[in-house]
Amino acid sequence: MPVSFLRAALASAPKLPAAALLRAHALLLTSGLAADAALLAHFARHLATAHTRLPAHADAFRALVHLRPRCAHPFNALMSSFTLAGHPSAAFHAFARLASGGSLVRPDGYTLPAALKACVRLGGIGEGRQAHAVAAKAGFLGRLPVRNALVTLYGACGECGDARRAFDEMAERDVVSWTALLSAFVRGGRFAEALGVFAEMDIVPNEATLSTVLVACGRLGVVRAGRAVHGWYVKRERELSLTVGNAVVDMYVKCEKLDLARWVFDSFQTRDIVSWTAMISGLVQCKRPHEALEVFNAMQTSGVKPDKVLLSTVLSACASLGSLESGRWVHEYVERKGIEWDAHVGTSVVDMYAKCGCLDIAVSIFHKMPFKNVSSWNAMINGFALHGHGRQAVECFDSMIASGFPPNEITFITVLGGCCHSGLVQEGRRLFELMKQSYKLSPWEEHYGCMVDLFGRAGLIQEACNVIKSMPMRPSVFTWGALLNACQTHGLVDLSHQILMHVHELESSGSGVYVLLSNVYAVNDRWADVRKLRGLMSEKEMHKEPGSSVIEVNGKTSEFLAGQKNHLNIDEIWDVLSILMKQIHFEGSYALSVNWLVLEYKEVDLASDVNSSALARTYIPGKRLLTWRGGCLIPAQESCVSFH
DNA sequence: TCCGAGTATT
Repeated sequence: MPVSFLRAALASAPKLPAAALLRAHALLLTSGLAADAALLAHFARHLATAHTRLPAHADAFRALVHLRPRCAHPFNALMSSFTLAGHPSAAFHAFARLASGGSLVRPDGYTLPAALKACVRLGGIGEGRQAHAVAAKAGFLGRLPVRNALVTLYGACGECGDARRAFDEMAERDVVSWTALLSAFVRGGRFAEALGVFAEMDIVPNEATLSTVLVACGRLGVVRAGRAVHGWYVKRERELSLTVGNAVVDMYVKCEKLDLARWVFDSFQTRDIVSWTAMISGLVQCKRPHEALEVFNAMQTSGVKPDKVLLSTVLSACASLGSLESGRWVHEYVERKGIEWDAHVGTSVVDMYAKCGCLDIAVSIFHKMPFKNVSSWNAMINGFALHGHGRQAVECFDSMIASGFPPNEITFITVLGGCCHSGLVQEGRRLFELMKQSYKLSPWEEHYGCMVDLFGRAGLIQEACNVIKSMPMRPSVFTWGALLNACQTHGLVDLSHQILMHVHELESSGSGVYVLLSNVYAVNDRWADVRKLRGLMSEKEMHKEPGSSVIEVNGKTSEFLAGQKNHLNIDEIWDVLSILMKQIHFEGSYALSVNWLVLEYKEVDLASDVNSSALARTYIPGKRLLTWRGGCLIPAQESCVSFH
């Protein structure tokens, strides 16, 4: 291999085969070229990316030591390349060897930022503190990039206090320092303090700073502040850069100002995958999944290719629509394009199938998922709960614990919801105690609401009241509503009056509790009181939001308001609904309403299909077979059931 | 191209 060729290959080839790397090593040893630090740095980059196994990483370090570099430059390149290639532990290992004299050269000003970045990727605060100590001892704390990397390190490890301290100790600060501190507070969820940092800034923010502060505005829901940032930037730059523009769209989305988000989104000259994801997820979050799918279709026309993040978002749109057809299409797309099945994508697929009524498919995909996280388990438990399989929800929870996944607050909301819908009072009680005692989780309002609902449905009114009394926070209308629901079931007029006294104190309580109370009166034949209450509601200008259901017929979804009867397939829909209601009655289930329904017609040979599940299939004259699934898609505190 | 900060997901 001629020397000139070696130089060119190391500098420009994206990846060298192992044999070429060996020959390059030999040539570097014998030719005297090893004195060229920049060339060795290129060689180090190839060494770092050539192997994915850890022992080989140590070999890479040794190979470089063997060439006796005269400065730290090649080692710095090795470390950065390791981190970039996803091997931060190899990078830290190389740093540790270098810092303890494993080579003839000492770390230089570039070494510490590379080491600290590796620690950030590792998420290792211990390693980070070691690197900090080395930086202090070796006298690198005077360098701005080292100080900035320290602020980033502590922020990334969730140590906001240390990040602030590292920032305060700086003799000089630039825009990177400020952005790193801002980002530390944002990552730590301390959004108000992040805005405080932004207000404190005494230099001009740049795109990175603005993108970060916009996240804080969005998470706080302070649209005035977000708008001010947006306005300031537009005034200054005339036009939004794509990155800041995307952050602006997301800020408006998080503030639930979808019109503004849409307006900014529509004004973009070009849109990347982040723009589309921000817009589509905004529509999903604001309960407009129909439009979310429309925007997704527009994206496909525009030629931007969906990635796994976007597909997860689209799957959640399909899930909240109950649109099995679209969900299945996205699932097939993921398979067809070989999209990586990370925990996010897998969870979204499982959640979609569960919410579209295909619990069996959800279960089988869940078992096949290569990567699971807490959310994956939560989605599966929620699937069982949603379908009224409380016992299986609890079993799934137990397997989760057995698999070594610590449950979080959401886990307990879903599993307690499962207990609620299946009347598993003892289990619910046990899990609620487990959550507090073993997992040291403080129950949210939702958990107390679940317990009130659980006891209330079972007729344990006193226990339900005790839960409310024990709550450290003020019960919301939902919790009172759960108790009112129990009053309705058990005809407790006096208690419902007392409840209403509490609810009156709550501002903007909505119409739900009034409707519940009027139902309590109705059950007790107190029609005068029903009228009085309705009068009170109209006096307060309250309107009951009409209940709506989603029905999918051969892939096309339609939304129905309560009582609406104009649909092409209305007769078949009513047939299926009446079967469902009979089934609900038969099973003595807690559920009282059907919120979604999927109908599929298939041309079949009736003779060969007579043995299929009779309940889930209805024969329609004209040799068409109607298959259906139905259930409720309402929050866990409400009743839920589903059938196949 | 040996160093430090930023936007979208369940």
